[in-house]
Amino acid sequence: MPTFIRIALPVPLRRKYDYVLAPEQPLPPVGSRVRVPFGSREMVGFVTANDITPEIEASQLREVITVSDSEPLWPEPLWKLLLWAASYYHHPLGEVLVHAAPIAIKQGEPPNYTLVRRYHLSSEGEAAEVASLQRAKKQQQLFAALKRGPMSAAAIRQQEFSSAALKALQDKGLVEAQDCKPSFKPWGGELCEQPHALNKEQAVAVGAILGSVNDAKANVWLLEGVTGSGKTEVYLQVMAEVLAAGKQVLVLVPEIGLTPQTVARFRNRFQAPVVVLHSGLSDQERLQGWLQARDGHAGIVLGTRSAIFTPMKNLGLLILDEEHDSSFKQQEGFRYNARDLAIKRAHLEGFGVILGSATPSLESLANARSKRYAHLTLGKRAGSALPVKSGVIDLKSQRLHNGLSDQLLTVMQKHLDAGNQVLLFLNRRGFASALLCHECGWISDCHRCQANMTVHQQSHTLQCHHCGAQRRIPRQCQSCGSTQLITRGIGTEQLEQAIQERFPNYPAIRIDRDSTRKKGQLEDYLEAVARGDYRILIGTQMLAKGHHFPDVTLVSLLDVDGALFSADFRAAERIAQLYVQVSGRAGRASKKGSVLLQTHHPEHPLIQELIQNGYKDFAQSALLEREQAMLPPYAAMALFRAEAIDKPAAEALLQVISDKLHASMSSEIPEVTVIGPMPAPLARRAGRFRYQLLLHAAARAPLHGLLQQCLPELENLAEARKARWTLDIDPQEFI
DNA sequence: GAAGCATTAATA
DNA sequence: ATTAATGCTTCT
Repeated sequence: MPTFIRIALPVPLRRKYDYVLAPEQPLPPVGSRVRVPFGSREMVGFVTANDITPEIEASQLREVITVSDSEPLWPEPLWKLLLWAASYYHHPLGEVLVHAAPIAIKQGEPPNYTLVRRYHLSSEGEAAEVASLQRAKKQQQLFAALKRGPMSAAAIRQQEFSSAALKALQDKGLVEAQDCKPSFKPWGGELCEQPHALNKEQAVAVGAILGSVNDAKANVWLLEGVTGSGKTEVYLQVMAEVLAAGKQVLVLVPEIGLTPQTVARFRNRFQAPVVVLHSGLSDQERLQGWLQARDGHAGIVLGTRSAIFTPMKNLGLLILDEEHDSSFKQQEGFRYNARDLAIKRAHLEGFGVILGSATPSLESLANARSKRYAHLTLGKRAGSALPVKSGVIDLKSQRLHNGLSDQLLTVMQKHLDAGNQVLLFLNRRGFASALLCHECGWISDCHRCQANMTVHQQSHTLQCHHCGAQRRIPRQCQSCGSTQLITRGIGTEQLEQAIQERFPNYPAIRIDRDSTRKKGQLEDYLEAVARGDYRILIGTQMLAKGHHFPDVTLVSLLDVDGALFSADFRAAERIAQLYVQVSGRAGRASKKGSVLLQTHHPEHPLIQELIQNGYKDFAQSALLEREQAMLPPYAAMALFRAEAIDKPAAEALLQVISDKLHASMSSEIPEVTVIGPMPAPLARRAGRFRYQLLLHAAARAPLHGLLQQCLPELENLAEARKARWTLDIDPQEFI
């Protein structure tokens, strides 16, 4: 009787495929890989079941080409997490699995360590005396060292033996090379440096976490610590205990750009080996790190979003830093949220989680409030750092000089004259947000998107920030031929120019995606800023994260009005987080920092709450608002998006989906509200029309039940031929 | 009538 | 996603 297996393939199909094993092939366990024929090509698939009765007639099944693994690729609980993620995000399992595995694994390569070359004495060498090499001092030293035990090529290089000496010994037949599996040292919780002294708040936090961190339970701590309050020291001291118990630590950060300092702090503190998983690694390097994590050779694993899928032999603690950061949510393809998966994984594997942030997400705060998470607060800046002073500048009926009010200019002058640095924050790159005709009102719009093209004076182009289209800045209006073209909306390029004219004695630098395109440029600029080469910093979102500028004493957000009245209900939360994060860039020790916010709406409740009472109070009222409006975290959402070249096709597809959803609901009391289809906020992008359909429910269960029920039917809709749909569970952004 | 491009169907 | 099969247009 032949054996049949069921596999998930890395294709956007939710269907599984059955294959037959040849008699001599070993039975591949669930979670291992097989190479199979698929259509006219070969693919690597993942075994999801190996004792099945095929869905179709056995004679129609094709044969497995090779069984790639004898073991599952993922430990049992992580495999469960992957299955759960595929079902929760309603994403094809095959695609979830390839996303979770290193590239070398998706190509079917065996999960092996790369061999290291080791040198040892030959039998002849064992017999020889050290003294016999009296005439070759270098060779003698190396020979003596090898007599004490075999050495790797790296160790030989590290001890400054020459390759010539090694070669000579090999030629004499005294030393032989052998390629073998790398050996890893066992590690524990030994420290390389003394832990720093904790202030009272830190000590309370560390104490609270240590009380149960090694309980092998899914305890979650929300560590709310203002910038500079010493969150990292709390992490380090908790990590020390976990490592000492022989367990591993996984650390997730939003962006790998922020990791070098973090890695350095880990390496300085702990003897346990640190593995960093980031996009700059080669496929092989990534696989090596993955293996070391899986087999327990790495004590600490540090990575971004996708590192949540790293198998760990004995995971004891997961730290997710800057937990509010939106980059933990993948925004395309498999749209998972690493923060939410971290919590789920903790429940499956039994380990503690620390969510850290100066500005926790409303989701996490709600969980803290309902006691699902323990809430710990670090409210004081460590050391002698002073709190920043906040202020609002009312722009109403004020004269603006390239986006800067008189009031701001005066304050800037004061700070600059006092020898300090000033940071101006404007989240709009380019020279101006649009070009328009003074005579007929024509606007520089993108041909492929429903958006203006941005004026980039430096490159003499108009650019579309949505599809990347570029063209030269026209001299004349494309509609009426007038030469009276004017710009609208100030971007960082223009701001830099204006600032330089206004403060000719204080060098200014612009830091945005355009000015830091080249590799290493950002680092160079940051160094120059730290040296004091520049006095005025002009930047976009890029500057809000991570980097610290001790000599900056004034930070100003030049234009936040857009976010105050955004259609996206999360805009207020994001601007509040940005404001606090940006404020955190300023001042330290003896220098008191100020933050000034320019707005036309100083009376806006969000601004009032934030400026006068801080993030905590803002979050409290924002949560209340969300609760009253029945928005997340007090409701569940899912979003269907559709795109098509043909506008009606996109809308029609979502209309059909909407109808199918309605048909599946009990008509009496519909538990799920279906809103739309409606045009997406950016109704056309890169030549495609975009629509969306929002699903809203008071709880997750009915929403997921409905989707579960309807998705198979939506797989092969006739309407989906001309338009393409995607589903986003717990959407973060509505664009 | 063949070549070239777009659309559709199928993948076990 | 990828590819093979099919349909449709265009050009020689």
